[in-house]
Amino acid sequence: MRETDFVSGFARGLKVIEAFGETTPRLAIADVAKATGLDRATARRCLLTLAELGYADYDGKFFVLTPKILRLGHAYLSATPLPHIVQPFLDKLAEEVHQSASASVLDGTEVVYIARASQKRVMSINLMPGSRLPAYCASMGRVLLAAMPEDEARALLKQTNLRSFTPRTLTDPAGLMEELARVREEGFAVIDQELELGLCSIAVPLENDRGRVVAAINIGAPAASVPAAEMAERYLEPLKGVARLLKSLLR
Amino acid sequence: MRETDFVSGFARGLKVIEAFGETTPRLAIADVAKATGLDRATARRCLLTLAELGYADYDGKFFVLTPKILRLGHAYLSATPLPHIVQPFLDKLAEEVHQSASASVLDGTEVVYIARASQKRVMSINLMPGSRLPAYCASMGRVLLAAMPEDEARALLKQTNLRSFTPRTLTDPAGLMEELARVREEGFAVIDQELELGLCSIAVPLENDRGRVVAAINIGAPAASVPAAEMAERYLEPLKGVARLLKSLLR
DNA sequence: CACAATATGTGCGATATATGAACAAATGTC
DNA sequence: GACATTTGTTCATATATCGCACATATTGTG
Repeated sequence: MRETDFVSGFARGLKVIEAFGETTPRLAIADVAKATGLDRATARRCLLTLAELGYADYDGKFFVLTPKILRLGHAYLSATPLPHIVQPFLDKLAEEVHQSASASVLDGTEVVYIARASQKRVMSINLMPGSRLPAYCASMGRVLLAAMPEDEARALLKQTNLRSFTPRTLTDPAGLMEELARVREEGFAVIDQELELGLCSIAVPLENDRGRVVAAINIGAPAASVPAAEMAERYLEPLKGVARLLKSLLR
Repeated sequence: MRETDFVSGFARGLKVIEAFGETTPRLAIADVAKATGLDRATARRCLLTLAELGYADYDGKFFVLTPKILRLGHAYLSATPLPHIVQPFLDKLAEEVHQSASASVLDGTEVVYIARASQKRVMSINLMPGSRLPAYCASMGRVLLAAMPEDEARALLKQTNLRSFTPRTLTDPAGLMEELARVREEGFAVIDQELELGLCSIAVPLENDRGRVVAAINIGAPAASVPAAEMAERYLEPLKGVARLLKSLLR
């Protein structure tokens, strides 16, 4: 790609949108400049553009994103067949096993939820399509990492901030690579309270009709009612069943 | 705002993202140019920029959005307190009444789902945060339209493409305004299969601590098991209860 | 209340981008 | 397989944006 095929104003604007996050819902011009590394004047122009287009509100001091921004992410969710195809299967699965079921794909070092059927909530955080979790300590993340070439997985782990969410979180790269090998071998991953105490989950890969892994699906359950040791016994077959059914539907 | 405070390259890029939709997941350069009204050269530059940044994939012919795009919408969902505050209440509500419960806000002529707790599915379409429905024929839409000044509501209806989704869809502007008056009076809206045959829903407004309507919540149920006439009887109090609890939590 | 510190607004030269036409390549049609 | 049509790419140039430096406004503090 030639240099002139890149619209840096657009790239800068996207950076500005991403500056808004959980802990930073209201941002002043200088905040955005700091967060994005853009010049203040540039950040200001981008923010005013967002406001002008209705993607943000501006009270003269702070900018806040408006729901119009959701049109952008929704462009993906509604344009991509995967979420639509998977959702009804998740619904049925969740109802059968009386636990939440989700589907996700990888974006960099994170898994991104693309569909979800939730039963009563066990996690403290609220997951929905678009939500992100670090791949290394999520069951679907393990499955997706295991599906890629070893050196790529290793490279991704290297970029990841491997922190301990609970005392059980596996953060050692070598240990993680071993675990990935096991997941690749056995065809599923179980997470025992590595992300949040009291929460277990099990995931399997979703292959398309040509055998390529395109996503992962999982079931989450409270550790109190379903010990990690029982996860596979109870939920592996239902998950595998859904994966089998979906294989011919995905490309 | 001065003219130079507008980054048109950014605005053009956002238009390009929105060109992707349910029926158009894969777009060639010329498609995007047509959909956005941009010059082909400009559309190409925006698309290549998206690809370069990892927001889109390009196979030399077609562009497809990647899950990275979800970061943008997620910036809103995670940055805005409302979805987080409301979600646990919806979860509890949905479990209590054994029906799906949702929250939404208005964006132009559409309601945008910002949180949802789904029980077994009754609708043919799959709703999730970010999903959109025309306001005029959705229960939450009626409530939100009723909350605004009459002439603004009338203006919005004028901009809306008032089509009949089912034989029961109310599409007459005068009739709709009357209905809005009724909703304003009674404090809730019931939709009887106007959007989809077999589906009823009831919605109430969500006020913040200063009495401003900031969102709406609803419950949807299959018409077969819950006739429209019973919707209010069964679900109005639970909805009102949630609205009361949330009032002091919202600003 | 005055001063410092921080944040926002603005004009301008240098630089980057959009435009539309012209060309090349691919695709569809008969 | 030749023609018509659509699509993608390139280029020169007119135009718009960037980032800097300075001006102004707001906020916090002793």
